[in-house]
Amino acid sequence: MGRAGLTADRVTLAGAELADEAGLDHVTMSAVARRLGVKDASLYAHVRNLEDLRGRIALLAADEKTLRIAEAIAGRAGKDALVAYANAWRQYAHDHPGRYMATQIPIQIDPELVARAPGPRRAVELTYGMLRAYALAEPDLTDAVRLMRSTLHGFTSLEAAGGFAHARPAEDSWVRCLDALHTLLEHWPPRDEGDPA
Amino acid sequence: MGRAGLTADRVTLAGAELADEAGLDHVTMSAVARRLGVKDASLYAHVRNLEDLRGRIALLAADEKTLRIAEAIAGRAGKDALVAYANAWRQYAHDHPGRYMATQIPIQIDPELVARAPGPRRAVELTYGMLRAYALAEPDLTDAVRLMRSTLHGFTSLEAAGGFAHARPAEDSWVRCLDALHTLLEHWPPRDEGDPA
DNA sequence: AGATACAATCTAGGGGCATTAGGAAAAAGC
DNA sequence: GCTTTTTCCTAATGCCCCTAGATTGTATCT
Repeated sequence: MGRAGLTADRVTLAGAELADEAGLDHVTMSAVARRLGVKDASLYAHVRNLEDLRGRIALLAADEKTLRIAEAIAGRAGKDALVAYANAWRQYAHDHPGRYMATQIPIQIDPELVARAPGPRRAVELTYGMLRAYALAEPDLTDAVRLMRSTLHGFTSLEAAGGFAHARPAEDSWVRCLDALHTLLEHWPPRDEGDPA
Repeated sequence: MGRAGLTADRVTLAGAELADEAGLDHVTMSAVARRLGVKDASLYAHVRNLEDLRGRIALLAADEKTLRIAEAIAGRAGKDALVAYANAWRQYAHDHPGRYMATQIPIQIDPELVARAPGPRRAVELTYGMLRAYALAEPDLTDAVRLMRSTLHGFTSLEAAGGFAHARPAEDSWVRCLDALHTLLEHWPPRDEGDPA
């Protein structure tokens, strides 16, 4: 019997592919081992356990998504950048539904692994950078970043879960929501409390 | 041995409680049976299988969340209603993290069961009703509803997953995001394509 | 009340998955 | 070539999902 040449990365990739094809909860040690032509126990030399594997898939997805966004917004600014950013986000969720869902699980990932992965950190930096065109000062900038990420994540997440009935194409609503976000960022409300009715 | 007096609803409730206490993926047939002082096999007289149980938990959560929102916005209008709606949403997610997460799973619920549950349908109606104060015409109204739901779901979801680093309190960002949504709804961008730069 | 029908729960068992421990075999180092 | 390390395997344990068939409690009918 030859050797399979497994590594943590190859196991993670197999798990990610399985997640996209069959759904995240079909990502089991057994299924991943089968896909790699290996016995389940063999995986434990490369991955601590199932939870660890799912965490690695989540980090892989974060890295990939960040990379796509970075490429998409390179050389763009303003609304162009906003739309490119958002479309790259949504497209990644469509192309890799299982990996994307992996990023949603309440995180309990090996901190050392997280430190090594550039994805999550860079994602936030990219968002800040992209929004800098709108000239928001802290803490408004942070709030805008969070609103932005919330809306994009919420939309793609609801869309994936079938949350939008088929009355109006989700695509159309998406475009309009981006218009709305752009408008909002250009007219971010002032922080004062007592605005006279 | 006396009888346990199980019903589908009691099984669902036990599952929901377990989801909130221990996390959705600790909701297993065995665990629910243990909590009810019953053997696992006994549950199958009331619930088709584990997937069915999770679907029922999701519907229960949808109903409960909708009810809370309905109570919160009763008698309110405009920004008052918006804030009450959003806070009720977020509060439900905080109070019942497991149930809330159950509503996120890609739905594969018994259609007959869904038809019987008022929650999901009513939730959409409530949102439309609340936004009617902003005088949006279709299809903008639908897009606004979707943006609204996306943002609220995305925020609570990211918050629950620990997506917001602790730099700025999530609570503060939440309040500002609601301000922003209100502003946006009052100044919803027109549908025209060619807006001159 | 006694017999009967119905439903709820249990016992028993098959099959899958996660995980650990220890052995064999391939690759790498000396 | 021999030793060491790494990779992968076999074996075994325990939990979990789910089905089938027996059993027992409750309601109904006469």
